Amino acid sequence: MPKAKYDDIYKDLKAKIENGEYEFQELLPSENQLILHYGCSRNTVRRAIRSLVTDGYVQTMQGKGVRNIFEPAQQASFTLGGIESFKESALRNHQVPTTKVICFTELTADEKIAKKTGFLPGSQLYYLQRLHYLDDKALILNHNYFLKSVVTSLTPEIAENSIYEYLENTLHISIVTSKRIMTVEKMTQIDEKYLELGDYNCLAVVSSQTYNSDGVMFEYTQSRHRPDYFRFQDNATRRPAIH
Amino acid sequence: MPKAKYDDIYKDLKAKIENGEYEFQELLPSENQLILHYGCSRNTVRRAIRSLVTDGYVQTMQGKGVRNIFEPAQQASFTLGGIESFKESALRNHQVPTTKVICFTELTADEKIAKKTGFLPGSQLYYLQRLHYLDDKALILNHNYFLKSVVTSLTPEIAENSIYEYLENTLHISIVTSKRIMTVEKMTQIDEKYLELGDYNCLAVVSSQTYNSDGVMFEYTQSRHRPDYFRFQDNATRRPAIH
DNA sequence: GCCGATTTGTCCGTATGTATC
DNA sequence: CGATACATACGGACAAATCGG
Repeated sequence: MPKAKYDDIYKDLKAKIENGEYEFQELLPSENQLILHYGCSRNTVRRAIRSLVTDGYVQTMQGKGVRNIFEPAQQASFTLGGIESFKESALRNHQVPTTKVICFTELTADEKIAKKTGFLPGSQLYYLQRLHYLDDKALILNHNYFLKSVVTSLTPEIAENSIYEYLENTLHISIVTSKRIMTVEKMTQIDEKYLELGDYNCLAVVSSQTYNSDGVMFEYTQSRHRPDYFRFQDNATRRPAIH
Repeated sequence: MPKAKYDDIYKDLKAKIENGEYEFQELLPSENQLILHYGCSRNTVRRAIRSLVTDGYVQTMQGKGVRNIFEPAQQASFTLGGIESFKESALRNHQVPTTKVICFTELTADEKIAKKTGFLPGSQLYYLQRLHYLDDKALILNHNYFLKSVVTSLTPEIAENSIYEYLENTLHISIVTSKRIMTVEKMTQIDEKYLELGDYNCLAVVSSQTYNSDGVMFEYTQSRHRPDYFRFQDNATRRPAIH
């Protein structure tokens, strides 16, 4: 869909950085040079660079230039900067993902569920428990709640594959925003049963609420991760000031 | 410091949202209205809105408008979207922060430390262990490594207050980029000694590398958090596509 | 279904400010 | 000091999505 020019430039620069065309700590070509190279306006170049900054690939310095701070080693595992499905993450890391559906039901949100998930009481929901494997190791236990009025006719078969593919390609739901909260929680009996936790008595929990383009929250998911395989990466830039 | 116009507009809109001047799910004034209201160009308004989007405050929808998706309850605790010091986080949540310095030494990075921190072997470093309290509860155990060639003349007194204040106000080091990795690790004897972990046998660990405006990594910090008080929030927007 | 008004998204060109060297 | 670099700000143009008549 997006044949945006700034996105092409972003992807091109990103690939060049990943392929090592710029040394670590080396300056990228200046904005003016990039303008000539890509034949576009300054705004468009700057927009591409901005995306690289939020990816943690480069650092801009007024008066100096744009420095490459990408280190291949650090990018190896799950990078949760954007919204990415389990399958997408796995494929990016060249691992074989499989999914097993443990539980597939429909339910109506009561007070307790409503408070936990953020759905209104009385909402008609799908509730799924899914186990995600990477190279045959059970790593993640997912509790998914989907709003039936948006995510129509979900089936266990779809759930075994990628639900996100179904949402985007079949239902044409565009996922816009997602709020995520990471915590550490004690293990439950269900966790213990399905995940090999070894000596750990707790796990990494990522709770997320996902909104579609109508501003409707249609998904609440709690992902419970085996701690020894969990890694959440994030690049921050300091905002003007808080004071 | 930034007396940028877009930042003023950003702060003004942010405050209005936090104060409830717009209902949850309500549309903000259109870009044209905001242009008239603030007396600026469209780009400037759009830039302010962009910041609100990355904060997870609003959601933009082409052809419709900009929707407020801010919910007060969710913003209560640590929001680790930007680079924020412990003191800043605490004050924002109206809590009383105190810091105790457990260990303050200087050392030279050997192979092991170099690999762990990302500093070059042979680097002269300050190494600190600090315990952070919130309302008299010990919540975070920090292991800080600072590059002596950048962070000159650090003292235990400074370390008891805010090191970031010292860096920015006294040394005039501008902090630009920070890479963070969140994991869950088993507790160590030191953790057990200083943090009340109760039944938990592991904790939330945030490792971060911080760069100054010269592109020099001058800080490596490992923050070990008591799990029951740890919460890491993050707002994601789906990028064009990966396919 | 079409059309026009509104709203956000993309892109361009230019000017000025500020930091670095 | 001048040249170069990124940062901010303005203005205008057209595209794409939405909504109402």
